[in-house]
Amino acid sequence: MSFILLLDMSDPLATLPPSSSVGDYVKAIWEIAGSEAASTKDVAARLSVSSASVTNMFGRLQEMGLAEYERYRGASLTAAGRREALRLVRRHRLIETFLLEHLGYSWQDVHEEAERLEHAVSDEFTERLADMLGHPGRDPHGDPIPAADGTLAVESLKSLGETEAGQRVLIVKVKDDSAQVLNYLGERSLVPGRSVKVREVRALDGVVTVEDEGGVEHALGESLARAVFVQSTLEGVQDPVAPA
Amino acid sequence: MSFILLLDMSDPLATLPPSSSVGDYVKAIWEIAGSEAASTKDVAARLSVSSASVTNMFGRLQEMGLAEYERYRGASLTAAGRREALRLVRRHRLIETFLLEHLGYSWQDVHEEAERLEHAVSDEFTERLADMLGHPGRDPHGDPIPAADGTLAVESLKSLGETEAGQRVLIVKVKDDSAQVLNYLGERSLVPGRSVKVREVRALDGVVTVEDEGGVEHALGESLARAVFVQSTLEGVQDPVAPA
DNA sequence: CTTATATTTTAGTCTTGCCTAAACTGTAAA
DNA sequence: TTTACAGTTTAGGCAAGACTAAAATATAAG
Ligand SMILES: [Mn+2]
Ligand SMILES: [Mn+2]
Ligand SMILES: [Mn+2]
Ligand SMILES: [Mn+2]
Repeated sequence: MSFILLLDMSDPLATLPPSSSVGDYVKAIWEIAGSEAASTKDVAARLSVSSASVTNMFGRLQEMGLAEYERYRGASLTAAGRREALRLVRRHRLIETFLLEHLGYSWQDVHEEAERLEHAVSDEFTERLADMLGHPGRDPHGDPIPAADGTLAVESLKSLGETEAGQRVLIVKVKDDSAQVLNYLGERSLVPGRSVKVREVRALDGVVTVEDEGGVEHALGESLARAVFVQSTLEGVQDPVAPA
Repeated sequence: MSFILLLDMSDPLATLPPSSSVGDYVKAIWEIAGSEAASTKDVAARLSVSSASVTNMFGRLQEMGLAEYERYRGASLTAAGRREALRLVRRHRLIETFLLEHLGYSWQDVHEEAERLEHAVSDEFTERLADMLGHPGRDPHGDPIPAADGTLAVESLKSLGETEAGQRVLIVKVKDDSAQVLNYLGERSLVPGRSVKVREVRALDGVVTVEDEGGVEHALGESLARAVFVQSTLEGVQDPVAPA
């Protein structure tokens, strides 16, 4: 007696997890446009690939059911695509937190490493890591970490540029990819979890001057002030992580 | 005034790290044959790919300077190939150690996860991890971890099958890829770091009976006995890691 | 010395993911 | 309403890495 076992390995999508390329494209669309349509150009710029490559991938994402794509009109994520994006973002931010808290990385270096690792770890690994980290709510940059079920709280924070002199505020998030910017702010401990007092918000040139917990004053140019997001100290602290 | 910057990105080896495929092939050759030549068939079996794919990769490895390849005669690693293999093995074993000690994985599950992660982590990550782990000498299965400089101590251990009744020995290493085997031994705490007393080595069928630290006896069949490597309890303990 | 068999290689394809160059489209300004 | 141009798509290629089927080779057995 003999058997022939026929497995249909011809459908690469059904079971297999998306490749790292596919994942990065989906994540890029999510980061650029959320639920809206992301343009070919923007995705190309973010991923450092040619526009032609993006057009090609938009078509494939549609095949895979991860995005809807209309020629000349960009691609927007389907529910499945959003789910996949959030899964990667959760991994990415948990990994960043681990790198900073347990391996001694500085917060400007965690992103690059996480960008690769997010595609290599399993769901098992991710949840065990979350456990080990005590289920943090935010990553080192203050970005909220999506829950395991794909939930992500919407948040409306104001930037330092939108505050007024006299207010005491808590730094919640720093939104900037540049290592120089992160390094500058990190060295001065202007990081999530710290609170500062707003001394001056100068309309003329957008410079915001703040006084840190040690009484030291820092003058931040418009772009810097727009990258630092805060909340009133009165509101509850939403699990800030303290980078180096 | 303008400049045109010409980068020769046409040489993919010079700077770029080997792909995970290339890495796995190099590692397979090392694991199968060490410094000798590994056959097409053996590598194909270990990596679950066709022989034709292996022949193709052998040629590429030679192009890359990672292996020497002679038709019909298999491939052997060059110094560069050995270096690359050891680099991956170091990562793999450190990652396994981390998974077991810090994420609560069981020792039969660590291999699969490490097999993917070894290609995604940076040297930076690897050395920081080694630091965090306290520079362990062995992984959860008792395999020695290559040093950062590519050094790996040669070792000559005997298996349980080669011991004699009456000896008290320390389990140093368990050489078996099967999850069932690892699970069986793990549940009985017959793992690296534990010591046992050899009760009987039966020539007839190769069954070895040992008494563990709690006085419980275990009869191990020939294949199991050949998978468990030990050293005399009198010799120095070489940094054993204790799996679950 | 021949032959059978296991192993290996060759030949021909396929998919993924990237590229450049050329053609096309949508839209905002003239 | 035409036009210019930024943005997009198409066309054509390429490299990595896998596969199957067919041909070639080494070697062990007769
Ligand atoms: Mn990524
Ligand atoms: Mn982040
Ligand atoms: Mn691997
Ligand atoms: Mn191991």
